[in-house]
Amino acid sequence: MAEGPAGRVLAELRRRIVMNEMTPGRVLTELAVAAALGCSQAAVREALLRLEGEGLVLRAGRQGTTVTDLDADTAAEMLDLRRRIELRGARRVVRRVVAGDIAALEEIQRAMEAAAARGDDWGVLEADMEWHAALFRVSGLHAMAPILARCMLHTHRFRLWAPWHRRPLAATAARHLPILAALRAQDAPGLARELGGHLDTIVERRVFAGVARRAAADEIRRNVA
Amino acid sequence: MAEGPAGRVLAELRRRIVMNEMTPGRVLTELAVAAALGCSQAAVREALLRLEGEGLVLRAGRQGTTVTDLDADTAAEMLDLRRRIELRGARRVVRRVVAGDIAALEEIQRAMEAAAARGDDWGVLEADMEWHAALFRVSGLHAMAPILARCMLHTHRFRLWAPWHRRPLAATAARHLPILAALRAQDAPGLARELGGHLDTIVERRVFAGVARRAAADEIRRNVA
DNA sequence: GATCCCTCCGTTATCGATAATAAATCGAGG
DNA sequence: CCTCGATTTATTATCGATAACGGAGGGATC
Repeated sequence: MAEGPAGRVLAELRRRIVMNEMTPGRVLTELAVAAALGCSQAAVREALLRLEGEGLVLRAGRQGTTVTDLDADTAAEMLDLRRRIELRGARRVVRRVVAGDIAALEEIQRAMEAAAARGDDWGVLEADMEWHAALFRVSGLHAMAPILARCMLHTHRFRLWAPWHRRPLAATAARHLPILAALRAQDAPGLARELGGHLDTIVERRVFAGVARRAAADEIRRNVA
Repeated sequence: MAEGPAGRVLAELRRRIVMNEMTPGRVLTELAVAAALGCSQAAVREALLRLEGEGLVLRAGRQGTTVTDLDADTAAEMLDLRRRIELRGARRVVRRVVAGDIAALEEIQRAMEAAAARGDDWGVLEADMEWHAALFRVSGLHAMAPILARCMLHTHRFRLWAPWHRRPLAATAARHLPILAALRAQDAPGLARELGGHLDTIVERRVFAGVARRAAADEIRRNVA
């Protein structure tokens, strides 16, 4: 690690936003963040530029930088997109996978379990995203990886935003094992089945419905008032 | 316009990369670009950071920034992704479109035709992407717009990379008209049909096959040598 | 009383200089 | 002649200062 100021700021802000410690609409001024995290404006600037590229903040020129909004419709689309990207990637993965790839996945898997063991939610999440990224990398579709990363960030952010949807950490880590098994066997239909099932458990459909219902209720309340 | 140095540099580099004036693997050093375009390193830095967010360059820390590679497989995936995003967006668009949206699209359409009339390839391309972005914006899925933008950039870049695939400019502009007509009529199936057909004409399937064949031939030649 | 303009203030945007780092080069030793 | 290590060099990363910009608020005018 030891990524230098810019990397630290990026990681820290990303964590806070995805973990919903910073709520949508929150305004971030470059100098304030620089003071808070002990670095120069330039480092914060770079971090914010990258966060904008990930869709977590919106930079409005000289009117400041705000944390982006969340809504169930977009989250549902993001998850669908993610499904599609990963499942299509998986078809290529089984044809290209080599032993080293599987070893790398097992390594990340161990890191994920370690994070789960010490109750480090964010650590689990980071490892999970890295795991999926590593799996997808095998497909060779490098230019699509950042899109997948973006979808993952947003689906997780939404998942954590719906607080009644939290799941035990260890269970999350265990869900990768059948996928790895199918990969080792180069079993394409099995991989697709396991991966698809896994993705379905990230955010269940009823959660989208629940959030949509809530949003509608809020809307009505606002119109009455 | 008058976007300041950073915006100018961004637009210029983006144009050169998408138009394939800068080929994959080309190395861009911040100070060299700054000198060439007459601005400071910081402005170039910001532009390169954004270009990385668009997937057009790859920043490798202190080893320089290189223009990303192109391959037919990824381009095909990108186009498929684009299709999917736009078609799903279109279903929402018909339910939400208002007169102002159509007026905005017509405005962009005019700009596109003007660019075509003066033989400004890049102008046509920019207007085309803006048109599709404006159409998609009506869907309200704001967080997905940058992903769509990215897919558009890459599909066009690939299209221009396959030189035998150039099409007359005016024809490109005209292809939006039936889509607009369906939109005005709030005809969902018609919109999907026209939009889908339009997207199919961007890069035809045989082009992907042609590029793949070429790449394979190159590979063989390289192995022989 | 409302409207317009103008100044002030907070914020980003830009710059030039410096520090840090990795690749390339050159030289010495085996 | 090859290999390893020190040195040079090219490049990014970071910083602090300043310029440019947009909005908010106060004051004058109709």
